[in-house]
Amino acid sequence: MAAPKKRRDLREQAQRTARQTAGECLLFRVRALSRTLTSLYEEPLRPLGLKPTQMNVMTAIAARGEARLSEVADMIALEPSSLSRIVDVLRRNEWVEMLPDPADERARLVRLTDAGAALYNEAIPLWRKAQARAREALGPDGAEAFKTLADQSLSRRAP
Amino acid sequence: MAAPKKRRDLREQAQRTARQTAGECLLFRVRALSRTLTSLYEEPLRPLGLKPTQMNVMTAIAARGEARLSEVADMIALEPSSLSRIVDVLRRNEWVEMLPDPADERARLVRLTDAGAALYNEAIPLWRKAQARAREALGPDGAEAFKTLADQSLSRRAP
DNA sequence: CCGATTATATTGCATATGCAAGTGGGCGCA
DNA sequence: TGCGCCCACTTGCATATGCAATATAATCGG
Repeated sequence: MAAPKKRRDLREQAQRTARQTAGECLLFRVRALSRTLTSLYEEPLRPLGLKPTQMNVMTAIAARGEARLSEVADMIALEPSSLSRIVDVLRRNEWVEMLPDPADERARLVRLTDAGAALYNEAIPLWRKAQARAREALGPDGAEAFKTLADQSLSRRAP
Repeated sequence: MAAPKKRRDLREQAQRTARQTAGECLLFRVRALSRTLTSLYEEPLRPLGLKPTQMNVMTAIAARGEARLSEVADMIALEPSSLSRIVDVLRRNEWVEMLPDPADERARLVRLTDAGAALYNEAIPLWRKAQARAREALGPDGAEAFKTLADQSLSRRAP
């Protein structure tokens, strides 16, 4: 084949496979959904200055009362390095505080401050609004189906 | 109630609602799933120096052959500002190029370069591996269910 | 008890993402 | 025609995210 023809084939093949890929890719779908749902949750929380990601981290911390960073990272399937930065922001806002772990000097325990707990309680009703909108966006059946499959997939991960 | 008691109540309530929220939040689930699936796709693509997000953008561009940035942004539910930076990276790598849109001087058309098309074709078999692993991670039924609900939710978005 | 290995967290670097603001080109209507 | 408004992008700023490398502490074998 001559070079000009090869070049055209390359592009034509890319176009064909791209159309197929676009119609199937699971990653594209989960990322796109993540973006659209994120904005649903961001909006009601904005007045509090609290981002959904931060709220997710606070949820994990609050659920335990007090926890190691590594525990929190495991709970929410987040790399420790990412968690580290998010907790930085939460600390700057004085919504969480860190204590030494008496059992291990490498580790640090995090917990909500009083201000953090108060903020969290304020955030809950706003979260409920967002959650309701997300349920609508997925359709009631879709939301339940999604929750089930996500929980299965996330719990199967790790060992 | 005395102040000390109020403080304890605050934290107790936060803990109770946090446990409930952790068990229900759809956003947490979609973001966690997005993170775990992203790493599944990142690994096989790494040797090419291509990130999954970039591949998603190239897929949208390649599927059209040539498209306005705003069209691409709509196709993949991405803010124009975000797309702008991703396309910057693709241009630095000379995987895509921009042309003026003869119909509108504000707009710009993007398309794959020859190198970009070649890379894209190389990426496809690696993407298939990743897609297969993602399907496994979600379970075969889960993967289909997810695809269906994501497509519905994403198409219902916009008007 | 020491040295090698492992575990916990942080930091440097690069990309991903969105909002707000800015730039400049179309477009309708008086 | 020209002014005001809308549209397509880009940029500044801040957060989100992960990998690789680092510092420090625990732990396990010998």
